[in-house]
Amino acid sequence: MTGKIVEVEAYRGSDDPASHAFRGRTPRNAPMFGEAGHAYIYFTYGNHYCLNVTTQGSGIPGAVLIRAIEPLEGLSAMKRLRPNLPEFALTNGPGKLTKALAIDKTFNEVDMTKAGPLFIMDADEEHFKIARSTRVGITAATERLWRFYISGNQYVSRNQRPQGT
DNA sequence: TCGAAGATTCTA
DNA sequence: AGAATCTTCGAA
Repeated sequence: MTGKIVEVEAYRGSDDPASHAFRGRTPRNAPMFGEAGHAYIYFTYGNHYCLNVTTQGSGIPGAVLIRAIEPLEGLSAMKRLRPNLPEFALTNGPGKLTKALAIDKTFNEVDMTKAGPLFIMDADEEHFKIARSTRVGITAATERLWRFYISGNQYVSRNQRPQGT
C-alpha cells in the first residue's frame, strides 16, 4: 500500500506544551529522543494508533505527526481494512490512516528513511500549495501554526475544530 | 497503586 | 454534542 502525505503536524520538546516530550523522556515518547527519521507510534483514546516521524536526533526530541494521506496504491486492501467508508474518508485522519494501512506498534521505531516494512520516499516533483493552520485536538499551545497540509486536497482531514464565532 | 487525561473517531 | 475505551503518566 502506498500513499502521498497530505497533512502533517510538528511537535517538539520542552518548548512545546502540546508535545508528548514536553515533560521529558518517558517510555512511550522515547523514540522522539532517538534517531531522526524513525517511526514514533502511540496508542491513544483506547482506540487509535498515530504515526509520527522523528526529526531531530542527537537526543533532542521532535516528531512530525502524519495526519492524512492520499491513497495511491493498494486501495482495495485499504477498503478491506476499513469497510463501510467512502474512499475519500479512508485515510483522512491520524487514527484512520493507521487502520487503513494496518499500522500498529509493531512498526514503532523502524527506520523510515530506507526501504523496509514502513518507509517514506521522495515523490516526483509536483506542484501544490501548502497551507498552515493551528494544530488539531490539542489543548496547549493552540496558537502555533504547526499544522501543514496541501491546500485543496480532498484527503486532508476535516475534523479540525471550528474556530469560535 | 490510583486517578485523570488524552496529537481521535463514530454515533445519536 | 457525547460516549467509547484503555494506555500512559504523574502524584500519592
